[in-house]
Amino acid sequence: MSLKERREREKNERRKQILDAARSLLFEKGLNATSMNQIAKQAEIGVGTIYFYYKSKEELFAELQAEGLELLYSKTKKACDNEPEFTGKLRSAARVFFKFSKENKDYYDIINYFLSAPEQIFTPSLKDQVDQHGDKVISLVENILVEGIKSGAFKKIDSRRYSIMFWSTLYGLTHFKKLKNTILKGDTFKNLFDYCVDNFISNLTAE
Amino acid sequence: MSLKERREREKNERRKQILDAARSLLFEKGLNATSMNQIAKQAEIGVGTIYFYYKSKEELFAELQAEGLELLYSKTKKACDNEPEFTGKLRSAARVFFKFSKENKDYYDIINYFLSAPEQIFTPSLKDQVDQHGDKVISLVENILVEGIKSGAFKKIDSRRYSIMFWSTLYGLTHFKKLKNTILKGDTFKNLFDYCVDNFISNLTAE
Amino acid sequence: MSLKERREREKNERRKQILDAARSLLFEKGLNATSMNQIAKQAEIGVGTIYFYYKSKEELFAELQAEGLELLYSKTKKACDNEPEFTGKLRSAARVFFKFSKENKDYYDIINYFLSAPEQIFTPSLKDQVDQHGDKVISLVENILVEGIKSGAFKKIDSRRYSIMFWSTLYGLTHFKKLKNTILKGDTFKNLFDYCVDNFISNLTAE
Amino acid sequence: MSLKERREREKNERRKQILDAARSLLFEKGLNATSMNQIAKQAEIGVGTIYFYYKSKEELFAELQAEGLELLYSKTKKACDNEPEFTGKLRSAARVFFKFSKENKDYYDIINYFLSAPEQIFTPSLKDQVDQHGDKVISLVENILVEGIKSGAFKKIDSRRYSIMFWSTLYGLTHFKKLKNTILKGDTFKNLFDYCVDNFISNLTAE
DNA sequence: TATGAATGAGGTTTCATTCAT
DNA sequence: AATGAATGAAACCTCATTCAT
Repeated sequence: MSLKERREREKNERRKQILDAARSLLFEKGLNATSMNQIAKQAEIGVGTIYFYYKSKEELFAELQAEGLELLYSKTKKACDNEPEFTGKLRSAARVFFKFSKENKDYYDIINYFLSAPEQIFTPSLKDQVDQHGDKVISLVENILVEGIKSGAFKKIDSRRYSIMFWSTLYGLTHFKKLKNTILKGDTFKNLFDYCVDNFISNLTAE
Repeated sequence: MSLKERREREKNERRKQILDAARSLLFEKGLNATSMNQIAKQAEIGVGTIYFYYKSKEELFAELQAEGLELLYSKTKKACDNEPEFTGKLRSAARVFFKFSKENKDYYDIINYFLSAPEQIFTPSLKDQVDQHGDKVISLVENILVEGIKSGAFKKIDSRRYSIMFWSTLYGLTHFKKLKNTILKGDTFKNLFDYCVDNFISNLTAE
Repeated sequence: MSLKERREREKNERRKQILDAARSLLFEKGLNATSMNQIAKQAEIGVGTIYFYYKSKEELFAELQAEGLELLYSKTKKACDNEPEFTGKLRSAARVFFKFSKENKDYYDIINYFLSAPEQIFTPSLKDQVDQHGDKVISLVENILVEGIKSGAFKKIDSRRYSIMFWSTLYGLTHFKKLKNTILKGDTFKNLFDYCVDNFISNLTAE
Repeated sequence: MSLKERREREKNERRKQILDAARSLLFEKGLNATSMNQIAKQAEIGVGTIYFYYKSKEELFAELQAEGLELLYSKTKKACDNEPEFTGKLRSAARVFFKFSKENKDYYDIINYFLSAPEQIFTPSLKDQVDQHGDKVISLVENILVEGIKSGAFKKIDSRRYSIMFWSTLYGLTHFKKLKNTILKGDTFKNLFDYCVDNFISNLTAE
C-alpha cells in the first residue's frame, strides 16, 4: 500500500500548496483582487492543476473559510478551557473574537465576506459543509451556557438562542467599528465592546 | 441670481435622473450586475455625463446608501411615534428593521455592502457624510432610551452604548439568518429575533 | 496462439468499452461538450488508457462515425430489400436517410461534422478507412440503379454519378432544412423532400 | 449636420476595420482558430472596442457570412446576366458556385460552417437576418426558372422547390468532394459536377 | 498495460474610467 | 455641460495530450 499512500500524501501536499498560495494572496490583496491565475503563479503550478483539486474558485475559498472558522474555534476553545469560571469563559470567548477580528483580519474578512454577501454564493452542499464549521463555534458558547446553568452560575435561559444572540452582537459590533468616528462620540470601541460583554454576562448572573 | 438658481435646479434634476436610473437597475439586477453604461442608457444620457455629476461609481452608490438609511430612519421614526409606551417603541423599531431587511432588501444590501466591506471604500469626507445618516437611526433609539430612563420606565443604562449594542445585535442577527438551516436546529428565525428583542427589553425594565 | 488470441480479445473489449462511453456521452451532451476526461470517467478507466487504444480524440470519433455509417447502411439495405420494385427501393432509401437525419441525429451529426469540416481532420489512412463506410452507402444506391437499368425499369444513366448526385441532393436538403422558415415560404420541408425524390425517380423512368 | 455625419462615417470605418481584421484572420487560420483577442490585435484596437461595435463574436461572424453570401449573390447575378439563354444562365450559376467554393474558400467555409452546425448558433433574429441573404441567392435561381418557364424554354415545374433542389445538390456535391478519392473511382469531380448540372438542365428542357 | 496528475495557452466577455470633441 | 467611442487588463474556466510511475 506504500504506493497508494504516497500518492495520497502527495495529493494532500499539493492541496496544501495551493491553499497556501491562495491564503497568502488573499491576505495580501483581498478577496476580489485574488484571481485563480495569480494563485497558480504563486503556487508555481498551472491553473488547470488548481481546477484538478478544486472544482471552482468557490470551493477553494470555502476551504479557506472553513480553515478560518476552525482557527477561531480552536482559539476560542483553548481560551475558554483555561478559565475556571463560566463568566470568565464567556468573557474569554468574546475577547478572542475581538482579537481575531483584528489580528486575523484576513480570516475574519473571508468569513465575513461570505456571511455578508447578498446572494447565495456557495452551492447548497458546499454551504452546509462550511456552516458546520460555523456551528461548532456557536455550540462552544452554547455548551458554556448549558454547563453554567447546570452549575447554578447562570440563570435558566434558552442556551441555543442566547448563544446565537451573544455571537450576533459581537459580530454586529465589529461591523459598527467602522463607524466609530461618527457614532462613538468620544468613546473607544474597546470600551463599547467590553460594555456589551459585561451586559450579557450580568444578565446571565443577575440574582 | 435667477440664472444661478436655475442652473442649480437643473443640476439637481440631472442628479435625480441619474439616481433614479441607478436605483431602478440596482433593484432589478442587484449590486454587482449594475454597470455605469447600463445606468447611462437607462437614464438616457451619456456615460461621461454621469462622471460629471458623480466622481465615481462609489460616490453614486453612496448616495443610494444614504437614501436607504433615510428610508429606514423615517420608517423607524414613524413606527416609534405611533407607540405610546417606550417598550413598544423599541419593539417597533426592531420590527421595522427586520421588515426592512426583507422587504427593502435592495436598500438593505447596499447599506450592508459598504458596512461589510473589508477595505475602506469611501473617501473620508464621503464616508462621514454617509455615516451621519447611519447615526440618525442609532440616535433615534438612543432618544427612546433616554426618555425611557427619564420617565422611570427603563433602568439607568448608558443610552448611547446600549443603543449601539441593540442595533448591532439586530444587524448581526440578519446576517446569521443565512445560517438558519444549520444553526437554528428547528427553531424559526422570527422566533429567535423576537427572543432577542424581548431579552433586551426585559433587561431594560428589570425591577 | 491462445495467449495472443486472448490478448486480442481483451484489447477489443477495451476498445468497445471506451467506444460505449464515448457514444453515450456524445448522444447525451453533443459533440463539443464531450471531453476525453469525461469519456474516461464514464468508462471507468484512466485518460491515459484511452490514448493507448486511440491515438487521438479524432481517431476515437472516427470510429463512431464509421459506426453511424454502418447503421445507416444497414437500415437502408433492409428497407430496400423489402421493396420489390426499383422505384420503391429508391424511395425507401431516401425515406430512410430522412428519418436517420432526424431520429439518429447524433450519428448524423458526427458524420456531418467530419464531412463539413473545412480542414482535413483525419490522417489519410484513417480517412480512407472511414470513407469506405461512406462508399458502401453510395454503392447500395448504385446497385439499385444498375439493376434497374438492366431490368429496363430505368433509363440508361451513369449509375455511379447518378447515385452520388442523388445522395448529394438528399444530404444538401437536410442542411437547408435549417432555413425552412426563411426559404420555404409556407411549404413544408417534408413536401420539398418528397418533391425532390419524385423528381429524381420520374427522371429515371421517363418514357 | 457635418459633425454627426462625420461621426457616422468614422463609425462605419471602424466597423469595416474590424471586419477586415476578422476576415483576414479567418481566412488565414480558419474559423475555430480565430479569437476575438487576435482580431483586436490585428485591427490594432482594444478588445472592448470590438464589443462596442458587435454584441458578440456571433454577430461579428454573422456579418462576415452575410458578406460572403452577398459576394456569392453578386457573382452569380453578374454571370447570369451575361448569358442570353436560360440554360446558359443556370449553367453559369452552377459554375460560379463551384468556383466560389474553391476560390473563395474562406467565405464558403464560413457560410458552410453555420449551415452545418448541429446546434442553433445564432439568435433567432440574427439568424433570420442572415437567412435573408441566403434567400436572395436561391431566389435568383428561382427567377431564372420562372422566366424560363414563361418563355417556354423550360418545362412547367415548381420553380421554388426546383431551385432549392438545384442548390441543395450543388451544395451537397461540394461536401462530397472530400470523398473524391474513395467514391469517384477514377472520375474527376469536375466531370461529376458538370454531369449533375447537365442532368438538371436537360430535365428542365426535356421535350 | 494502465494510470491520473499536470499542463498552460487560449477561450469570450465585462467594466469603470478617460478624453477629445 | 454633454457626449460616447475607446481602452485593455482581468475575470474564470476548459481541454487534448503527455509522461513518470
